[in-house]
Amino acid sequence: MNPKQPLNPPTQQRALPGLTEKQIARLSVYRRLLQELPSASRPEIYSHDLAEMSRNTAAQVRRDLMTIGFTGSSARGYQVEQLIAAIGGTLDAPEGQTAALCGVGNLGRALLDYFTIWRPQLRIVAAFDIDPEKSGRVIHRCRVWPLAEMPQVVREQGITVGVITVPAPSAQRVAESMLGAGIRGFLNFAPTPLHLPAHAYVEEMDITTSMEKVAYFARTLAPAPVEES
Amino acid sequence: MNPKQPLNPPTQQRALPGLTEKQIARLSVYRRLLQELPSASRPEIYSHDLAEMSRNTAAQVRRDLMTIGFTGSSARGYQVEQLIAAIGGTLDAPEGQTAALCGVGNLGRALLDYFTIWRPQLRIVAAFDIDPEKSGRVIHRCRVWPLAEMPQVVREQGITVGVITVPAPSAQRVAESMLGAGIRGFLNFAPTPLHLPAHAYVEEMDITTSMEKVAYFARTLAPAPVEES
DNA sequence: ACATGTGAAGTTATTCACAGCC
DNA sequence: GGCTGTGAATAACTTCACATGT
Repeated sequence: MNPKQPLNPPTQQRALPGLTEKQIARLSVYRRLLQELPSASRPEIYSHDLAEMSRNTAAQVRRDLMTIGFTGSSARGYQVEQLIAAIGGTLDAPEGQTAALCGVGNLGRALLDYFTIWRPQLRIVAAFDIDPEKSGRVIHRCRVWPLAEMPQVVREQGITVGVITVPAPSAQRVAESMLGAGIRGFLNFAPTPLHLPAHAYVEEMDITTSMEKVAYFARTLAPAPVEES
Repeated sequence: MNPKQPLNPPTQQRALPGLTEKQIARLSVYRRLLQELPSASRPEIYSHDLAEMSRNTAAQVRRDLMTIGFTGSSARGYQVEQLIAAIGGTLDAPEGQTAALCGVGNLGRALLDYFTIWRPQLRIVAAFDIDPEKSGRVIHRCRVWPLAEMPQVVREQGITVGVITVPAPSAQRVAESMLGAGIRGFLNFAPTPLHLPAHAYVEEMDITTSMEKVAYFARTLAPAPVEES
């Protein structure tokens, strides 16, 4: 629902025809899987292999690669190294991109840890918390600042991505403040939808809802086929 | 990709026509928003209000409620209390449902905390970790067991939902073991897709991919309209 | 007047299936 | 023979728009 528009708006100078959320998500997964391939393995890969690894169909993989203009060779598949680079060409900002995290509670700390070892193209470079006890400290290599200083730090460092791990009642306020400081994309872990203008992008990471989905389908899905030999 | 089938398979005796993943997700959000409504507010709500709160359209909300057979009254909207109950009738297991978490690292602990105060219909009742240091302890009200005892505990307690927060290389193995013990639905935080048979449901919570999506759209989305007065 | 319920239309996403190539 | 690239077909999802109800 967020990008209600075709999501290929007048995208400044960027060439690629606006990819959709799902395409970007799949490309991200493809890249990660390719990077984890044992270096001893074949330098090419088939669409159906990548499909199986990513729980997709081969046709879907081929179409995704088509949309980023990457082309393989008949009967030999796709060059892994080149494909990784091509996906990077789409996903990564050439200049690099930095993120800020607001809310250094349990979840915030866990995420800082999660992202410590991270590709240089996209790093969390600052964390913020309203609790003065927490600021000044360095958690998982990331310095924690008082929330009040967030706007300056974000502006000075040109941070464009925000991770929200504050309690639900503060989420909207914090997000608006981050937006005002120049942040354009939000990863929201607070269990409440953010209301931001259309020129901001919000990805809801709604753990509660995901848990309820899993519970529902755990009950509802067809049971295992009875195995009679 | 997961439910490739229409997702309304021969669902045992359950009556509701198999709802889709998206519908379930939205219903979960609706319920949460309704529950958070100040008790002083009007006892009815309009589709367009719920739509605005959940970042949806009014038509979408009405259609979702239609699919669970809930009906409002013209010109007055939907009864909030009844609607909460109706969504519960779809989402909640009447008998209740329990979950197990594997991998008591930073993220696992944060999630245990997140779910501590939780509706009785769906609780994490046991955590498991391979590190013997961690077992026996109680973290956020939840007892931690050695991973080796997971199958017995899961079977004895009839746990059907699994949360996976182990490192990526162990995720597949742990998931298979949980499946063998009777778990049917998985919430996977490990950054690698799980390969499980069709009678299991897997929800991937791919934080890395979400972060890359946000970064991409933060760059790509149309900029704020220039404000000239 | 204004809201719901819903068939029909529209849009987006996925899969099919096959021509062309190694 | 087996794989890629892709138009065409299909399926899934969302929105429109209006009859109906209060």
